[in-house]
Amino acid sequence: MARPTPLSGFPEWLPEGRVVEQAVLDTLRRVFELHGFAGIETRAVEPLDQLLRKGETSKEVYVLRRLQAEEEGSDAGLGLHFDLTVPFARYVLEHAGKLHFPFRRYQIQKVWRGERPQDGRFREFYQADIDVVGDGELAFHHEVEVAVVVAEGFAALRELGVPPARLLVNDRVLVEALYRGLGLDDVEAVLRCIDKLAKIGPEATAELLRTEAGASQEQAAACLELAGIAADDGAALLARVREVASARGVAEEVWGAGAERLARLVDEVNARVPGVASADLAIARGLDYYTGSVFETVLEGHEDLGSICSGGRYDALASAGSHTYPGVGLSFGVSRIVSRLLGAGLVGATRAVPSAVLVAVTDEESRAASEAVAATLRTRGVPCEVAPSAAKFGKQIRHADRRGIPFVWFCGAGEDGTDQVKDIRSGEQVTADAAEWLPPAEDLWPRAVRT
RNA sequence: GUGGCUAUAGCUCAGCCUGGUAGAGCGCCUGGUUGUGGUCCAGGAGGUCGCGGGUUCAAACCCCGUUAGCCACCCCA
Repeated sequence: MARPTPLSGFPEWLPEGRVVEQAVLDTLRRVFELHGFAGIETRAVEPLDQLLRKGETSKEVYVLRRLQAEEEGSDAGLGLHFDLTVPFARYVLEHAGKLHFPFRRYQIQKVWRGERPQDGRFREFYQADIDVVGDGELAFHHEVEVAVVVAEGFAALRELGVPPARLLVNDRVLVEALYRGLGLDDVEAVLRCIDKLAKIGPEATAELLRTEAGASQEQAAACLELAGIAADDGAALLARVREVASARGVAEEVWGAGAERLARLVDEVNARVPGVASADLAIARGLDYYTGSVFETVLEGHEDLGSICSGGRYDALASAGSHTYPGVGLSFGVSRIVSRLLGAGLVGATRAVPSAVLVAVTDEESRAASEAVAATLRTRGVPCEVAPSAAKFGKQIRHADRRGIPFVWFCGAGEDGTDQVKDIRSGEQVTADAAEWLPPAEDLWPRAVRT
C-alpha cells in the first residue's frame, strides 16, 4: 500500500507528543475537579437544527451521513459538534430534572470544524470546557469563579513549562451601551470591525467602521478610543471609561452598570490570582450568544497564536419555553496549546514509552526468568517491558536508549547469580532485587518537562 | 470559499534559471569492539523526483492540468 498522505487539520502526535498532551489534559482535569466541577461527556453528534441555531457557524459543521443511506431526507440530520457549549446547553435541557443547580461541570472532548487549517487551527481538536449553569438565574460570583479556575489551570500548566497566560476580559453589556450611546445601533457590526483592530491597525479599522457599521468620522474615532481602553484594575478602568465617555458625550447612566460589573470582575479575579486578568475593551468575540462578560486568553510571547482559552456569559443559550438556564463558561483550546508547545520545542516528554525498565533477555531459553522479573516489578507499580529479542546486550541497551527507557535489568548478572540494574544515563550498575528495587520517583512515569 | 508559496531518501534540504537518466547532512544497518550502548573509524542499504498529460533524441528541470501541504484572508480554540 502506498504511503498515506497526511490529512491537514487532523493532528496526530508521536508518542512523545501524546505524553505532553496527556499531561495537559490531566493537569486541567485535576484543577477542574479541585474546584468541584463534575465531569461529563456528551455524544459527538447533535441534530443539525440544534447546531445551526446560531446561524453563522453553519459552513463549518461536518454533517454525518451513512454511506448506504437508503434515500436522502430519511436521516435525522446529524452533525459533529463544533464546540462543547452548544451540546452542553442541550444536555442541560434534556437532563434538567436530574441535575442540581447551579450545575458546575467540566467536559474534555474532541470537537470538529470544517475550516481551513493553519498554524494552531485544526479541524479536529480537543477542548477542555468548564461551565456553570443556573436555573433561572446565575449569580455574578460564578463569572469570577470560572475565570479563577481558568487562571489556576494556567498556573498549574506552568509547571509543565507552558508560558504564563493573560486573561483579557470585556463585557458585552458595557460595549453595547457605549456604542449605542455614540449613536451606533448595529453593535454586531461595530464589534466585528473592532475585532480586527489589533491586526489591521486604527486607520483601516476606522475605514471599516465607516463602510461596514455606518459610522461617521467622529463616531469611528470615538469607537477606536473606547476600544483602546485597557486597564489592570477596576478603578483605572472606570476612570478611563469616564474620561472617554464624557468627552464623547455618553452619559454615565448609560454605561455605569456595565463598567461597574467589568471592574468588579477584574478586581475579584486578581484578588484571588494576582495579576492574571485585565480589562480590554477591544475583546469582541464573534459568537453572538454571549450576553455579559467575555474572555480571551493569550500566552505571553505567543500572542500570534491568538486566544487559547475563551468564553463568556450567556443568558439565553439554554431555554425551554419561559424557563431559562443562564450560564458562564470558558474553553481551553488544548490542541492549539499543545501544538505550539511541541512545535516551538517548549515542552517535551522525558521518554516516549511508559516503561521505566527494560528487562534484558540473556537467551530465549531464559526468557521466562526475565518475564518473571517484569511481573514482579509490575506488581509494585513499576512500568516495564521485556526485551524483544535476546540480541547482544549492547543492542538491548541501545533499544532502551532509543526509547528513553532509563534502566536496563540484567538477570543473574552478579557474581553470585543475583540480578543487576543499570542506569544507562550514568552507566552505574548495581545489584538489585525485583521485589525491593524502585526507580527514583521522577523516573517512574514519563513526564512533560520544559525543554 | 478567495489569494500566494511549496511538493526530490525516514527527516531537513540542494539540484530546476542555462534539459543529458539522483546528491548532502542527520537518521538507519553491518563491522572494528567475537554478549554492556552512546564517541570515533570503515563499509552499506534506502528515491514511482506528489500524480497525470504535453514538448523533446532526452524532463526532477520547460509547458498544461490535477492533488496534497504550508501561509494569508474569513472565522475561531
